[in-house]
Amino acid sequence: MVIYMILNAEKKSLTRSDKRADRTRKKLEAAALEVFTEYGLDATTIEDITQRADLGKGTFYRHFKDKEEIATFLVDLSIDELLERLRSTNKHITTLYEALEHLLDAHYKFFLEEYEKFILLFQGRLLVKLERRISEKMEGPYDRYLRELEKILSPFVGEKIDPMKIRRLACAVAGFVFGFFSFAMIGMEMEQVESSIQPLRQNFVRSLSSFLGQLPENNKEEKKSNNF
Amino acid sequence: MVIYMILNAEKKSLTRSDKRADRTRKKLEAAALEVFTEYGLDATTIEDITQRADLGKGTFYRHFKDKEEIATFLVDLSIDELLERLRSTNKHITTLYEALEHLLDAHYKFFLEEYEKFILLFQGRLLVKLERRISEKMEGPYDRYLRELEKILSPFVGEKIDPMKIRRLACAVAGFVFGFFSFAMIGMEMEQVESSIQPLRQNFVRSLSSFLGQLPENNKEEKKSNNF
DNA sequence: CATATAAATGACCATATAGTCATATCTGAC
DNA sequence: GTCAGATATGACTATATGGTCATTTATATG
Repeated sequence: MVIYMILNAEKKSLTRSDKRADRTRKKLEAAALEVFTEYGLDATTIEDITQRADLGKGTFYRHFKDKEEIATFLVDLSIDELLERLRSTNKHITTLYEALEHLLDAHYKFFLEEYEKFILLFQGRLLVKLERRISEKMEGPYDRYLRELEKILSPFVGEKIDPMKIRRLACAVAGFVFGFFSFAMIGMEMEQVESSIQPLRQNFVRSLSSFLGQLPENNKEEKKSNNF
Repeated sequence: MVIYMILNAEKKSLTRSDKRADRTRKKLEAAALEVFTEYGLDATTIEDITQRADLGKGTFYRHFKDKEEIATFLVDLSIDELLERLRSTNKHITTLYEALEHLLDAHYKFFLEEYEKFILLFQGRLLVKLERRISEKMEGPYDRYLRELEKILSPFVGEKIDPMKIRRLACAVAGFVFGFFSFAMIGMEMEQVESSIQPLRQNFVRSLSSFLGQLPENNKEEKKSNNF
């Protein structure tokens, strides 16, 4: 215990109060993510959050201005995490085919490992275009997301870059990925979704390659396997 | 006026009261569709609806039990309309390529001509898998939708039909189509979306063909045009 | 240990919304 | 024209939720 405190002593010299506040805030974030996923962003009340976090209602307002603030924060956080997955890879990517494969994998793992964040992003995405009384602040994260996709794809599209074209492609990829998972959630059980991804993988990438007008350079591992 | 009444006389002998009630109900439906699209399903209140319809609040409850009932009704109606578009075509469809082309066109026109219904479906869709306090009744329509897609696609997938595979494909197609439009709405202006569809069309269909493991039988109109 | 500061609390108030119902308006039959 | 039945209305009640704040509990300091 003492050791722990010493080790953390130089860690920005957080007082015990600060750490308590941090813990509380984290509890609120975790609880909010849970209930947002369960009830939906709109249907969730502040008390849903504080009850789930096992905290008093007033506590919420010490940490967030209102529901929108915490929702925006979580959407932003989730996008950050997804972008981090999109950016980082150990493999060196040289072809469009590899790039798409990586994109698919990253999204898929995000969907599996951060299911709640996926659902949250899905919800937030919708809200963006509704002329709501609240929330224009949510547009930013999705723009960042689309721009990251553009950045990853553009090196492989060659030719002079028409921003409009790249944007279309990014929308297509994002739509494809998010759309598939979201409909799969309706039409299948979770295990079925999981067992579908592997066989879908090649077709998925091939179809996106085709979408980009480039067929994968005859990779041996599949001829006409068509094993979706 | 008299003529009108005579013409309509045999039309189920609707009394003027009946017609008044029908008109009122239609007004409510139209108003609800509008405000659902603007504010979102959850954020919309009953008074939003009646005000938009220029009717008293109590009137709403003479026609619908609650918000969920009218929402469910509208979702169902919208799915019906989309399915009708998917089913009906003057062209005789013999290849997968044609089938996909038709599917894309039908969805695209629905998106353009019934924008509000598209948004509504998109919202309702989202609600489905949330463990919500309300609404499991909304799941049905989307299941019908997926099943219709399966029905349209299955003749072209050949082989012994594994229902699971067909279901995957339906999810992929639905996800692709809905997903693209939804992200396009974020990333582009409406006119840009419109002007994107035409050039995207071929790539769209080709990519879906590829997704299904079948390439389009070398149609002449495009070699390597790649004009997305 | 005593005192001061920060964090957490939940009772409390104000407001918004769902849903009701007595009343008013419109319609149909005679 | 009049009466009965159907439809529409909006003031009203009950409830739920957002947001506040005086009080309590935990932490820091000397």
